[in-house]
Amino acid sequence: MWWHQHNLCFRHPVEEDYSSGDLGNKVATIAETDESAESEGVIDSHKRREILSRRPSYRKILNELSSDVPGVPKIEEEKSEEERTPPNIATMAVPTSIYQTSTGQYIAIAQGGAIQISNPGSDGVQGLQALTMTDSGAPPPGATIVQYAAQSADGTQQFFVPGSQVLVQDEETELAPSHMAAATGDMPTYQIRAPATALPQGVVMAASPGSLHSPQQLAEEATRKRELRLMKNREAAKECRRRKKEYVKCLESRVAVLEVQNKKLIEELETLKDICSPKTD
DNA sequence: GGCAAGGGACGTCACAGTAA
DNA sequence: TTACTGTGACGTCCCTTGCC
Repeated sequence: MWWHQHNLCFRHPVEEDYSSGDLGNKVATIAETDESAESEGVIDSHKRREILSRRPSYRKILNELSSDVPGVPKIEEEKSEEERTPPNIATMAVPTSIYQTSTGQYIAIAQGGAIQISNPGSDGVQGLQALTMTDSGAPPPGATIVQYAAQSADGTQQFFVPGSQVLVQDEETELAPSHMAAATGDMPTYQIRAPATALPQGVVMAASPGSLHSPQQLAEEATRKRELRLMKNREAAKECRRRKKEYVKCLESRVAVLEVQNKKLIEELETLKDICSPKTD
């Protein structure tokens, strides 16, 4: 996913390049839905959904399965951290969001407010170094020194990233175009700004809900909510697919185990038959 | 090399289930 | 009741493979 504004792009590095086809895709989907609302195809589709959507989740199925069969592993509630994080930052604060600037720097926002910034390594986020927004004292050895201004003149919190950019935590939602804003609910707003400029140049990564009165603000809020919902659903779909794959793998391994078990039982049966049956020469 | 088929992965929508 | 979550369905993109 890329968010463009001026010369700045953020990208979640673990994601594929979400091509511009998404918009066309969306339009096509909506168009088709509208066009064929009365068609029989939709009715069939609805019937199918009625049947299929009543299935419990993969997590539930597999966990029930695993409670019956000790050998079947449970699907964890959360992904293991190794899956979530690049290998070279395993010993540091675990980032929940990783973004990449157009200059190749990585910015990871971890749980608890820790921000990690890295210069581009040979692969992924190698060389990531931690900046923690806490009062915990000295930074860890080898950490990139990032200047932090708790409150600047324009009422924002700023992180001066070595290079030429500033990571800004804003107090109010900025006027970024809605399609560029990745709204994340109550999360604080972060922007990348050129340090000398007064106007925000970066991408609003999250918008904080304020008092909304005008229709424009309401529209922006609706857009923000929609963006948030889409983003969450995107992540949910990824997680769902991951669980589905895991579920299928578990079923396959269970099939393998049961086949071996079946084979053993057949052999045992044959042995018992040989023992019990009278030999006729 | 060009092309079509197949498959994997993705984003989005719709909707049922669940938690608050 | 409402907001949120999980998942099937669908359309699209991209890559691989086999055929010509």
